[in-house]
Amino acid sequence: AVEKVLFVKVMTDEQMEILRSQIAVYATISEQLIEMHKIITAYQDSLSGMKLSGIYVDPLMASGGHKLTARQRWTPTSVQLQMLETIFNQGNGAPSKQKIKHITIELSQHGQISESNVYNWFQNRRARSKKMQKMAALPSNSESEIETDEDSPNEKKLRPDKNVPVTIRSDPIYNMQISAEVHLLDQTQGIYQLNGSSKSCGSLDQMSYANVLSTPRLDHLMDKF
Amino acid sequence: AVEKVLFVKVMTDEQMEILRSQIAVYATISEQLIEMHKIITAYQDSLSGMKLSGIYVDPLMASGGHKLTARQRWTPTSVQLQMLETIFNQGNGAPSKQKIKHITIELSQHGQISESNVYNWFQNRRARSKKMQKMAALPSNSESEIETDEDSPNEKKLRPDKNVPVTIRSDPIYNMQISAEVHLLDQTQGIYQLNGSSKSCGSLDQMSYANVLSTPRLDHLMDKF
DNA sequence: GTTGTATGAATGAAGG
DNA sequence: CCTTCATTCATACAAC
Repeated sequence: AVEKVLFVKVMTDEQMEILRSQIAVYATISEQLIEMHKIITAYQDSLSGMKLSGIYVDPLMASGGHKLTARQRWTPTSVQLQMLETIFNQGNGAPSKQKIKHITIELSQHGQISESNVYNWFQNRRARSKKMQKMAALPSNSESEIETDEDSPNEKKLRPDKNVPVTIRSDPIYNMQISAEVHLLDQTQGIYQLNGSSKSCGSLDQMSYANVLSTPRLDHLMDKF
Repeated sequence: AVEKVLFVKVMTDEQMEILRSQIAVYATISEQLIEMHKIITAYQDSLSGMKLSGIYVDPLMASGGHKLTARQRWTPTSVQLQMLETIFNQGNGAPSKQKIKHITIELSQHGQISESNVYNWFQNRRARSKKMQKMAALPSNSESEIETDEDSPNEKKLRPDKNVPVTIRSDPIYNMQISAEVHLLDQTQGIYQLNGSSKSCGSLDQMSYANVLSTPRLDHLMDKF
């Protein structure tokens, strides 16, 4: 056993603890991702009328989540939405006609879309942005007679009035620049630098969600690296 | 140096390599989760008029806590509903902004409410009214107006995704219950830094991100290490 | 706790 | 731009 020591790396308990924590976080996040993916795809599958019954359909429909039941309204795919948001956040106001055309072409790589869709989207997005800003400015708070979920005496659980105490999420910032970049840990660095150093490996587009998520057990993904 | 060995854990190079790979996988997946979350929230999260009072949201959400509520939905109290119906039946169509403001103030005497709630209510009420009328007009005609998405030559028709070759769809299934509980990750502070180096992300990033993660049991995942 | 349904809210599109 | 409407999405709640 003594010889073996020569060929191994060592960690202090503290380092080990840090590592464990980090891994736990990753595990949690990853599980959550998988959950989300399941929920979303299940939902979208149902919308497209797919029977879930034992159909091992191409699991690669992940990236372009969307449905469209053959009715009218256009619905941006997640990729499209992301791109639109990115462009919007680039600051340039109303895109020119030329710009719109270009955007449309770009986005059509990721799903059905037309110029008017793009046009409308920007139009609506601008309006939304403005409204949000206004809302953020003045906290149009009406009544403030909420009772903390502190158990008030004699409070019956069956409220005749549907007056329920509520909490809202504080999500002031609506959206932000979205980066499609995926960072990977540099395989050559030590685990001690786990926390800070990551290296961009460029786009991992090929690795769609489906590819990543189709495995409940993350171990199965190991061979990708 | 010899003594030190007693206080550290050891790993073989192979184990180390496996660990590194696993972590790389987690990192990648986690990045994608964040990506996904951003897209989703950007998509659905918007100007919800839910500026309900009691923004009492503990950013830290003490230990046992979780339950940072997800989307909240206003529910009119019976009194409010009655008043709204009364106003609606008064005939005057879409209330002006001024009118809405006034109504809101009035109704806030009987419970939580915001202007957008009122606005939406009238909007939906009008739609419902119209639909009801239409329904009353032609009694339940066992209409064979089956909307089998017979492909109209009209290219306004939208397709799911050009990249998805064949997706056979039958009749769309309506309504699919999705419950995505929102919890807080409780131990991530200081450890989670995935976004730390991402230059293109807004400041609130991590916060909203944390809101979406839940902390399931990681034990079984931890066991691998 | 599952499923169904009513309805509040989000948003693409149209009209002005 | 702004407002309105149609459609879709999601949630509260009831019925089982």
